[in-house]
Amino acid sequence: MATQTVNHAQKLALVDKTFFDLPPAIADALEQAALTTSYPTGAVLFAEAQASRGVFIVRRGRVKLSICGSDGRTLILRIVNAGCPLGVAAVVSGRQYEATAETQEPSEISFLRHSDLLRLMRLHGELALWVTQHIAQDYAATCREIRDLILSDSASEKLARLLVGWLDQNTTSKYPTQVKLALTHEEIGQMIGSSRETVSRLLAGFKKQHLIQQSGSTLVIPDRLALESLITA
Amino acid sequence: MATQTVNHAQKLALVDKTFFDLPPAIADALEQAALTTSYPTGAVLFAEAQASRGVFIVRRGRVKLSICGSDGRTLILRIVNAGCPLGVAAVVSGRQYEATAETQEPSEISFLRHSDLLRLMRLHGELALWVTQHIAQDYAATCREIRDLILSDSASEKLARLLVGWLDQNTTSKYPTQVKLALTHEEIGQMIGSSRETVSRLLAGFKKQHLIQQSGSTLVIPDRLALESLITA
DNA sequence: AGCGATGTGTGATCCCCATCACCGGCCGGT
DNA sequence: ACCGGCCGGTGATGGGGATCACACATCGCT
Repeated sequence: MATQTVNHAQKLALVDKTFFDLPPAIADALEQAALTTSYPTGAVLFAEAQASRGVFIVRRGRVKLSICGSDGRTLILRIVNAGCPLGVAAVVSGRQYEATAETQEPSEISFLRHSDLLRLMRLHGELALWVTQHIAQDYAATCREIRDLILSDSASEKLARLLVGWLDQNTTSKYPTQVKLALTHEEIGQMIGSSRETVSRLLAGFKKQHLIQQSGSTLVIPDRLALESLITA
Repeated sequence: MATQTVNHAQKLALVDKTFFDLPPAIADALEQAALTTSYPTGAVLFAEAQASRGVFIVRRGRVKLSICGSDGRTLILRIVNAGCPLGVAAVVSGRQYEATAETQEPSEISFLRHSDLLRLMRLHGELALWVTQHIAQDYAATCREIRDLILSDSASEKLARLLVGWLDQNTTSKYPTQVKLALTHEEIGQMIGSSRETVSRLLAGFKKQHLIQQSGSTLVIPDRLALESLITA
């Protein structure tokens, strides 16, 4: 799956962006121990229930985190961007990975072996704290995920929630009412726990009510409040 | 809510049971900083979305961990027994509690303030590791919870899964095919994400199929395999 | 005993959404 | 251009479970 190793100059350029909240000395130590490689779309970094080999850190690209039931149905937990470490909880507790990580687009990913992470954590208390806080963050995100899936058996509510969630990630953009739709209806369905067909139907309904407009792969949400009124309905 | 402080002798008797996997020196330090109190049934230790004040450690009794949606529906994440720390993730990441903790029976609970935990973690690397692993454990448990809720929209499958899960906790007991039913149907419904009525109906159905028998508050599960065959159906 | 609160059993109804089926569009390959 | 895969729309159908509406049991309380 790994196709190409990036050179050292590229590595250094990425340092501050990824480990910006860590002291430089520790960031350097991580760089030394990590192996950064490029992956094509659809590469599986690790799979649910595999024994943990180490942590993966997204340097560039987007990675899909999902869990799947025995019947083959899939739930996408979230899609992470650059800067996010994956598999940390599994490594520090010596368990198996709890989810499957798969690249959504060509990505550069650093890998840090089990033993190297633990060694560095023992060496640098700051790193141990950083790891702990990241796990706590993942825990919180997972709890919120549960809330969103449970508190509404209505699919339209969950879809509306997902859309406004996307808007919230967009505060940096020049067009705060637009979202790039990088997911298929099938994948959207896997994010809100419903079928592809209902996603199609719901989006069609939203368009009919002028809650959203679609041109190509960009969604325009003219009236955010109207969408939000569907939530907690 | 706190009604009574236990005396020092009781404290010492509890030490090894709760912190058995920690070095004695650290366990002692935790004892020094912690405040142990008794709570009646139904006391709320902390509520979802509250700012975190510190961690709670169950010394005796059982505590219900739940999250609730804006419409008032409730999902019980799990019921924890003695020895389990609660609210750790919220404290180390300085966030709000992600769930609500409520005593299910009269319980003794130790409380350790935010600042004291962080201070002790900085002092003892072992403690920091202990905390991290507990959070990772909670994360894994939450992921499994999601799996169980998602992979089956069928309520009977989820109920069957819950029952065999209870059997698994019972390996210590003299009667490995029996479970003490300490929850109401309503609460069971909140554990598997369905209504009280369907739980009643499902249990009635199970009885009719001789998958379970009930005498008073004890459930007998004569044929565990038959129940398991409902899962992944 | 009497009474409220709480937990449980069960019927009737209804609606949301999964599922099946099919079609049309778009794109990439040879 | 032809085809084969993926993606997206949309109708028809059916079922599982939520919800409403009762009746009954149990228990603690004064």
